[in-house]
Amino acid sequence: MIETRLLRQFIVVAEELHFHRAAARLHMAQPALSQAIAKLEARLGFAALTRSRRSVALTPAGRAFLETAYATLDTLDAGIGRARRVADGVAGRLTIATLSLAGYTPVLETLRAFRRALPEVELDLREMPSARQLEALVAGEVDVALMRELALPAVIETRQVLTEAILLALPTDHPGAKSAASNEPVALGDFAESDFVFTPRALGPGYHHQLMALCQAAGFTPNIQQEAAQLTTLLGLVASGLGVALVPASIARSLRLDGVVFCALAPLPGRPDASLALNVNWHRENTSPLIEDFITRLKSQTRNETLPL
Amino acid sequence: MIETRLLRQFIVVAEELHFHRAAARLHMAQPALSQAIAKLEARLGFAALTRSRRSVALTPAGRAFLETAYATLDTLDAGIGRARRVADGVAGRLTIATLSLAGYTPVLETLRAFRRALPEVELDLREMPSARQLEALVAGEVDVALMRELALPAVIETRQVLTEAILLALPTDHPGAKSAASNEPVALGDFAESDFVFTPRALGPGYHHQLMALCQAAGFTPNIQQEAAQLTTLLGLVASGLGVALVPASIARSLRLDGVVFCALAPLPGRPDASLALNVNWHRENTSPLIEDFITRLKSQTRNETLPL
DNA sequence: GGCCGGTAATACGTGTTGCCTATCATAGTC
DNA sequence: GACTATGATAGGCAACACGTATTACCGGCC
Repeated sequence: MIETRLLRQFIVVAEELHFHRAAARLHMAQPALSQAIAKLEARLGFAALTRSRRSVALTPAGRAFLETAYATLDTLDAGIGRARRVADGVAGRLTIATLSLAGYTPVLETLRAFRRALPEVELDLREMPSARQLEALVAGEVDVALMRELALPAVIETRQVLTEAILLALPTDHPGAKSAASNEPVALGDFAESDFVFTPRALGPGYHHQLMALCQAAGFTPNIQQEAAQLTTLLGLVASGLGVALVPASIARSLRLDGVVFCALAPLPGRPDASLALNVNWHRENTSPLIEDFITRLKSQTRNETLPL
Repeated sequence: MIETRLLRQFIVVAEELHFHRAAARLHMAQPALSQAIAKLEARLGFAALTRSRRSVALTPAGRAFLETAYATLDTLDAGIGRARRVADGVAGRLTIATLSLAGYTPVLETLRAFRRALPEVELDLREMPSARQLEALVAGEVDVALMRELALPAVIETRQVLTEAILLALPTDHPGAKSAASNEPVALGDFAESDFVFTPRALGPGYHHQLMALCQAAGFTPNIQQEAAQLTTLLGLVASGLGVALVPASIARSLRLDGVVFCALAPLPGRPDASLALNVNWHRENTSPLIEDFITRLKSQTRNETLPL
C-alpha cells in the first residue's frame, strides 16, 4: 500500500531532482529519503527515477505517477477542507420536510437568509403532510420537519415556530358570509348544522383532532361531507358550495379564491382563541450542526409570534 | 498527515458501522482499529463517527469525508495502474521528430501499426529539418528523430531505417529530360554546366555534404543558383526552369509535379549507387520503453531496404 | 432485577519500520 | 590525483501500529 507520506516524499524528490535538497525540504536526512523512495518504487513495481551518481531524473512512468501523486493529495486536501466545513456547519445539505410554505412569510424569510448566509449549504425542501414528515424524521430521511403538533416518540425534539388563527372558510353565497364582509368574528356554534369538508385524519391526526375538538367545544360534531388532502382542493370544494371548512390563517394569506370568504372565529367562553401551531421537529441523535443553526434562525425570525393575517 | 492506511480503515468502518466486523475485514484486532479511527478523527479535527455503546453512525462530516476517502484511493489506484502501463510501454506518449513522411510508406505503415497496437500511446509527430531534430533530441524535446545522417554526439544512438536513391529532378523542357522519358539513368557529369537549386546547408549539413560530394565525384562543383528550405518549393523552382536538383527518391514517389521529371543517376565507376539514408536516432539516456518498441517495429517493417521507386 | 451477550474503549506490552548518524562508492572537477 | 558532490548502505534507536487482556456500558432476557 502506498502511504501519502511516500507521495509527499516522492513529490519533493521529483521537484528537486536532488535527494539532499529534497530531504532538507522534508526536514529529514538524505538516507531515510533514499530508503523511502526505494520502498515506493518496490511497491509500485517500476522505477520512477533514474539515478546516476551525479543526477536524478524522472522516468516516463515516474512523470505519470507524479501527476497521480499531486492529484491524490489534492483530492484528499480538498476533501478534508470540505468535510471540515461540513463539520463547522458552513457546508453540506439540510433536508427539510415542510407543509406548504406559501403563507408562512417568516419561514420563507428564514430560508432566504439561511441560503444567503451559508451558500455552500444545499437546502433540500420536501413538501409532505405532518404524519409523513414524522415518519421521514424517524427514518432519517430528513433533518428537520415543519409540521403540526403531533404525538412524538421520545427521540424527536420539537419547538414551536409560530401560531396562527383557525379561520372558517365559507362559500360567498352562504348565509354566514355577511359577517365576513363586515370583518366580524362568527360563532362556530352557529354552523352546527352546516356540511363540513375536512382533510383526512391520517395525514395529520393532531391537526384533525384539534379541529374536531374545536367543534365539540362549540357543542356539535361536524357533519363531514367530503375529505380532501390538499387545502387548495378543500377550498375549491368550499367555493363549489359543498360545505364550510376550518383552515389555518396561513392559507387565507396566500390564497385568494373566488367564491370563498374567510371569517375569524369568536372566542368561546372559558377557552383561549382557537389557534394552530407550526412546530419544527428534529431527531435527537441527528448530529448535523446545521439543524441547530436553522432552528436558531427560525426562532429569531419568528419569535414564536402569532402569524398576522 | 492522513495516511492511506487510515483512509482504508475508515472506509471499512463506515461501510460496516461495526468495529468488530470492520476489524475482521481488515485482518486486525478491534482495539487497534478503534485507536486508528480515533487518530484519524484527531487529525481531521472533527468527529466522523458517533459511537454509542450499541451502535456506530456517520456524522454528516464523516459522510462527506467518506466520499473523499473513496475518491482519494480511486485516484491513487487508477494513477498507479496508469503509471504501470506507462512503465510497461503500453501507455504514455512518444514524441517523434521527422522529415516530411509523405514518401516513406514503410514509416507511415509503422506508425499506423503502432497506433493500432498501442491505442493508449499518444503519438506526437513534429516535422522539422535534420539539424533542428538533433537539437530537439539533445534537449529532450523529442524521444526519437527520423532524419538524415549527421555527426552525432556520443549520447545519441542511431540506426538506419532505409536507404533511397538520389534522383536528378529536371525541368520537362531540359535537354536531358529525354533520358527520363526512356527511363534511362543519366550521367551526373553531363550536368556540370547546369544551374542547380539546393536546400540550405544549415538545415541538414550531412545531407547537403553528401549531395555536394556526389557532384565532386562526378567531376564538378555545382553552380548553385538558388536555395529553398522545402523540397516542394525546390521542385517548384525546377519546374519553373531555374535549374536542376538532386532529391531523394521519396519525394518523387509522393509528389508528381507538372514540369518536372526525375532521372535515376548512372553509377559512377568505382563508387556504389548514390543513395541517402533515413535514420532513426534517440537519446541514450531516455528511458522511455516506447522507443525500443517503436524502433523494433520500424526495423521489422523496413528491414533496412532501399525504398522502391 | 440481576444476569448475560454484545460492543467499543482503555491499558499495556511488543514487533515493525521509519528515521538517524556514520560511512561507503563513484563520478565529475580542479 | 586529490577533492567535492551525490546517492547508497549499515547499524541502531525510538515511535507507532498492532496484539492481548481487560474494562465499561447498554439491552434484552429469564
